[in-house]
Amino acid sequence: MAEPKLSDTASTLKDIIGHAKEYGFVFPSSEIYDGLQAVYDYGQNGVELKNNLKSLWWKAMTMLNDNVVGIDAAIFMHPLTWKASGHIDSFNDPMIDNRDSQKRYRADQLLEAKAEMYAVEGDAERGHALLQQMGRLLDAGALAGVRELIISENIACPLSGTTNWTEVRQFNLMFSTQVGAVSDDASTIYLRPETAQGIFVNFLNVQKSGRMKIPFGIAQIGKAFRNEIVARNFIFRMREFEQMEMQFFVRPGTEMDWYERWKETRLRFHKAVGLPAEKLKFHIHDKLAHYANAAVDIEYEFPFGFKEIEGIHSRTDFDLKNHQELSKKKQQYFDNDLDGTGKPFGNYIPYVVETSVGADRLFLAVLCNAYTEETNGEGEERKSRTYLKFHPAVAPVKAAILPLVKKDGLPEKAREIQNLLKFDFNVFYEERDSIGKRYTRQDLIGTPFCIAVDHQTLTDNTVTIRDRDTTLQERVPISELRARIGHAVSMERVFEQL
RNA sequence: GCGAAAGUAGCUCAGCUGGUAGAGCGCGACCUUGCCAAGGUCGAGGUCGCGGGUUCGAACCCCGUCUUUCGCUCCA
Repeated sequence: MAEPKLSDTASTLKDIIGHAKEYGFVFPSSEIYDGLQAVYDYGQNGVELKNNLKSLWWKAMTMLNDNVVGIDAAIFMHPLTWKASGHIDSFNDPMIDNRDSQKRYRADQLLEAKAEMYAVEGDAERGHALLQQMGRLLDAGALAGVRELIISENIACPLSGTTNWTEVRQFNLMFSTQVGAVSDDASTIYLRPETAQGIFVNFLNVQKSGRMKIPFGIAQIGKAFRNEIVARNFIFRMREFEQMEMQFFVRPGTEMDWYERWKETRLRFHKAVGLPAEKLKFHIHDKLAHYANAAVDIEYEFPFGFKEIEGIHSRTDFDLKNHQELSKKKQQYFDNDLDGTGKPFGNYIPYVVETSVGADRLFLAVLCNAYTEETNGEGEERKSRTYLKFHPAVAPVKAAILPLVKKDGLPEKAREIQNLLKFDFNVFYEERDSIGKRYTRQDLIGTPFCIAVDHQTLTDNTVTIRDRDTTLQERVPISELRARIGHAVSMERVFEQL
């Protein structure tokens, strides 16, 4: 085998992007206006695939676990939410790049280091003045002035030793907008940078109204927004994206057991929707986020390498505790279960184990995995074939109903079959062009079954059903079609390994 | 954000170091056909990413800009 070649992997992703656009899975946003960086739209087939994935996740959480329920919180949240979560403090920094070392620094930290240096050299007065000047510039939002200050102070990059700096830019992770007609500071609100906080602020609402007993989980699917500096790899990192996440509330001290359990359960989910075991792996975080005491990613091997599709975090009581402090509302749970001494565990702020899937990343993983190019035959007979090898349960279209010819009553018979199946499955009817061409078109969008209606159908009510992956056909009675397709796409079959 | 490359029909691409656009496939209608991208006829579709500049004349040269891809960087 030849070397795995950057150009090959690059072209694979390019092929997939091209295929996704040509066959109605993913379009660049606002394409007629040249697109919008790191924003994409889902097309007619993409939305079906994504909905199927979301539906499977939702059911795997809420239907298969009687202690997990769902919510759908608003995208807008009270500004203090982001104070409590740490987003406002951690992600509002002026950044500057050194062009020679290509290293990025926080502009304020460079100046603070310089001020510190003056202090150490005994000129504390000068350092103090520098910090004051910086503070005035930052408060005024005068980023160009900050840059001038860095240059006039002759601050060099520790790596390259040069002062070849870029502009200072404010690094704002969160998108902000105004509530109400008057725009002032008080009316600024943010588009949520993660969906988790919508669950945390509703923790007690759900617990009380649903009479939930710990341990229990709250699941949510929804959009989140991050103002990414750099977007890469198609829909892998977008400014507007969708998360599927579940926060599982547990008694403190039991969190690691649940963490291990969800870790394994979540890995099985990804296998169940068709991702192969050898392309999935755990990546354990050495460096933990401010809110976590354990964290692992489930990574999928994309054409551009192993990358995260889901994170499982033990978030401790970080979020609920901060919300309690800031809101002055107790976020406690009274645990009536008895401990070893026969007394109830009593009041506590629960610990949280989070499972958080990037819906768009799962979509991309499933699409990359399904994309198959095959070459069959030799010499003159040599033919290439491209198809999407989706698990039938996630395929956008479950079956295509194709009359062999558009005469002799075959279209009418085929329409009857369509009417028989359309209430249970997303089916597609087509009579244009040759049957071979229609088969190929279905292969390209990953339809698992093609039902051909031929002259024999009119005499004995049987059809041929063609398998996408093998292209083999089998003759079956029309009366068996629903059970056949139903079995292939059923959630039970997907989750029999969960 | 830095660096590099690319952008011409729905797709893949040609286009002579400047003379106002082409192919294949695809798409639509009709005819012929009928089991794995079939043949024929006719047809639709492009201010060559966008904006300036140079020139008698720009898809082509120059500047800027947008978007995409790749390598770094970033990713609580």
